[in-house]
Amino acid sequence: DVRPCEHNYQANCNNCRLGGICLPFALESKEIDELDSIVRRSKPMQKGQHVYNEGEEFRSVFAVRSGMIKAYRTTDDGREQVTGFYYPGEILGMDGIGSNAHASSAKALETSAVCEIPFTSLEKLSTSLPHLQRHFFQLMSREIAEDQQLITLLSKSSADERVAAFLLSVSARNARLGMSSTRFRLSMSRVDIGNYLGLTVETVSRVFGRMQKLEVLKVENREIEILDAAGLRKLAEVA
Amino acid sequence: DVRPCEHNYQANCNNCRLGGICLPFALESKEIDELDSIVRRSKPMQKGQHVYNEGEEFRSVFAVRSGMIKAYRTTDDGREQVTGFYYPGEILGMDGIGSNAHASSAKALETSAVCEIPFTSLEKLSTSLPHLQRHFFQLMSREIAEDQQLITLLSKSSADERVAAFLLSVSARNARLGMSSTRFRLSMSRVDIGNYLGLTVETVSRVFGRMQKLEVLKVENREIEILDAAGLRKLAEVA
DNA sequence: ACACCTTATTGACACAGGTCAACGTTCGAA
DNA sequence: TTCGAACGTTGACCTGTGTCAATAAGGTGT
Repeated sequence: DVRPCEHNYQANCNNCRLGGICLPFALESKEIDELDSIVRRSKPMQKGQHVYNEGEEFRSVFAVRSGMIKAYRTTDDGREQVTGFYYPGEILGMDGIGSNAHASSAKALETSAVCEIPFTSLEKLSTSLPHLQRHFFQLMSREIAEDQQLITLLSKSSADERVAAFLLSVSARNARLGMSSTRFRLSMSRVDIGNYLGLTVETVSRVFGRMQKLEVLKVENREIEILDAAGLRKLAEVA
Repeated sequence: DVRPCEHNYQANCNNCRLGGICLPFALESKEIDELDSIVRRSKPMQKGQHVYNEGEEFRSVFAVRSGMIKAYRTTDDGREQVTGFYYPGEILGMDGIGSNAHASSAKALETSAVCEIPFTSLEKLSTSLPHLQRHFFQLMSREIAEDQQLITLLSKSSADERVAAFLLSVSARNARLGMSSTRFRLSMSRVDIGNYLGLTVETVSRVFGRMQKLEVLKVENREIEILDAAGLRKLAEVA
């Protein structure tokens, strides 16, 4: 079982530090309690541990409480495609609803904690809480819109544009969590970044090098400092 | 107003030829009537006409009744990215729910007819019809899963693989509509195909040429005949 | 502190697909 | 039926990334 244990970070949705980010909608306190009653808080997951595996029966969606989760699918010929990185407050697993089986795998890139939200309970609760229903429609819609943005990136952009756009996305998400938007640590490897962006490790590495030479970035291992946000934004849009 | 007119193809959801494809779920006849009461059937749309435009306020999702709709977004620098082709029975516009504005534009590639489904009505109805709610969650989930498949295709596959996968997808959808899976007419241009697959027109044209030489395909303009489905499947998976 | 293994960087080279250009074909309007 | 514009094909060439290979730098467990 995965109910809260003695070292209890957040006992419930009401006092969760992520409240506004994870479920930023107009739920009344009492409604949040109802939601809370179906959410299962897992114990911390170790780096490398799986939240779910491709093909497994779909039962729940998951909210990241802390850490970072990578979602990926394996192609027929064994290659891996990273489909997303999930930050605290973000929801994953929604691609499994349609086929009752997870369409991707998800694993922790660092020590992480997730909340499990059993989907049948969520569905049931949604019929009585229109706000909740609306919120989930919106969450799924946003996932679609984001995927389409990635499609555009993969289809139309150069290596530099892709990496720049990726860094800006990371920066924005860091800011949303109340952390620095200009200095942060990437918890994913260069391989993962390249895989996500449809590039090889070598190319990612070279792009980082170039951007450092342009004094747009300072890269030290996985520590990134954005020196020139405007320049980075320009790189993301032009060539 | 867009209520059914005298040349009335399908007066309601119950007798719609697409029934099982458009809304293939366990709705009781009475439930379908309720759904039917919120659906607005538009008159036929001419080739080139827009269903909705990027940035417009989101009010409805749309089901394709006949014809073919292309969805696309325009990047900041004016380029176009085709994000999908919608066949009869498929639902489009779900990417607008999250931001209350359409995230893409949609236009008819040929004379088409669509059903407009006002979203607030749909939401409301969903709270009282759990089947309907579930069905829409599933539809959106499938859209996510399909987008992720496209992401993989764009990120990992060669030109030949992309075109082969595209043709197989078209073939499958044709079959689902009770039409031939081996002989069909593409209603999208080479430009659109290339754009969708992240390739140039020239490359698409060359790939068609190659596949014809391999006697996997017979291409005559937009008429396609798949001569060797197994071969095509092999091309979609390997290099 | 060591050894080992994974991750990252850098260089040389190759090639798939983009670009540019010319030409052919189809289709719709008048 | 003819005309023009949009669409499609083909060829020659170029370039951004991938590939392969060698090396360096971290991280982890003992």
